[in-house]
Amino acid sequence: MDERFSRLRGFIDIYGEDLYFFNLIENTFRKYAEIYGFEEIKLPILERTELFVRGIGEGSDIVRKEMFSFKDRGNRDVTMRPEGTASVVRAFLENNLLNDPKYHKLFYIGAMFRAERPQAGRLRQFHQAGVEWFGSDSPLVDFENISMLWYILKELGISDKVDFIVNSVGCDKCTPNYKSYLTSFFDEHYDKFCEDCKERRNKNILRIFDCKNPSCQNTLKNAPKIKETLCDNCKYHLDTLTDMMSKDKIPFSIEDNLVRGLDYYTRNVFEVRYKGIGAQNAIAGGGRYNNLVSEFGGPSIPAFGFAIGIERTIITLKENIELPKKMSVALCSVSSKETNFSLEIAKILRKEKIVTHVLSHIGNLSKQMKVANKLGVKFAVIVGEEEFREKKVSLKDMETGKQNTVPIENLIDKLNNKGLE
RNA sequence: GCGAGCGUAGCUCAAUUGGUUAGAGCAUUGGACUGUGGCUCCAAGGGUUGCGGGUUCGAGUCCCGUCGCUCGCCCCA
Repeated sequence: MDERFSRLRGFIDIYGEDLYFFNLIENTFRKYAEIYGFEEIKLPILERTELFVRGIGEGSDIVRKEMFSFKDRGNRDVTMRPEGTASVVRAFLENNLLNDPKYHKLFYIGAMFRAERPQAGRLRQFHQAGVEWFGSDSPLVDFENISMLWYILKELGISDKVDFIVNSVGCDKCTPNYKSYLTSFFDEHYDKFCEDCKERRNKNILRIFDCKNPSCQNTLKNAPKIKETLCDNCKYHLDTLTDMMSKDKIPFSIEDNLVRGLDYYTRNVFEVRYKGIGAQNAIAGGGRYNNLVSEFGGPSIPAFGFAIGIERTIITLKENIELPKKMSVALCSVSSKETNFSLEIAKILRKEKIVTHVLSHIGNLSKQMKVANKLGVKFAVIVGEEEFREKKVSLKDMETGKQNTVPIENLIDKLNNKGLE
């Protein structure tokens, strides 16, 4: 192919096994979101740039260097959404959903865009499935969200392959205190920190916990813990959530260092990690954001949300789950005289929702069998002069190689019983 | 934005310190086999060695540039 037409870096085609798992994740997520009482919402991919600048935070890395932003034909500043929450909040306010309790719990599934350098588990266009729950500050809400995610991962078969990590980043009341404690601690040990951390000190001091530098990590061992400075209310939120998770036997660990990169989070935050992906190991994450709705000019309404990274979850599934083999049949005919007969049979099979490949257009029988083998079908149904005359088919199990002739009226039964003597 | 590694057939990889016409397996196509796939055997097609320049009698191999991919940092899902 002419390379001028090749796909853009970080943008991929999804098909085959990947798409199977993609759909599995999407369907499982949708099923549970609905069971838990969430309503689906489809949101625009393109929004005003200002929405994300305000929502995610001017100082965040996403806004500073990762957005696909440009001017549209009307000279408006627009951005391809890098995440879902800001848009959901916007839609919540713009459609006055506050007035209708039915739409206080929303979920979305769709593509997100970030202009980063691609690497394992990181793409420029990726997909997230997420929920947002408006109107309550109760830790029960935090728990409901996390437990829903737990059951989704359980149904997908990977709940025992991942780690749940929980923390609290505090609220308006206690975070400023903590930040000032941390800043004075930092200044006491200023020389022991790396250049990056010195920059973090001024930008967002909490991020120093994300530093991979061993010397910084070592210094931070003695740093004040956020847990020790949480206000009573925040402490109550974290304790209640973790109690509920323990009671429901959802395994988790508390990590003082867990800080989220989006500025809007308050109180409880969490992340789900899978070790097999490489450096980009967070397959889901989220938390409480009690100030974002008012930030957009709405009333002061607390909220909680999380999102699953679909591509990263696909990686996890591929490493742990076998692809199921579905029932399928190849229809082979000996000569063109039996073409109509095999089309009749195809009709019968498809009526029973059996995946049917008609191969009559492909060469001789030997060639058809070869193709049937490549397609990986469970059975070959072979029709020739004799079968046509007697209204029968030859049914061959492609795995065992066993073959019987069966009357047409018994074909479906035979296939469903999957038994050939 | 920064750092490292890698670009040879559709795929996975060979090719002696630079040395004839760049090879093999898998895959594809045809045949052995005109009513039976997988296994075997035979044959065929498939390459501007990512691209451009340089060094050299001679470059897949060395040098420079460029593009692409991968991994990591940053950050996040």
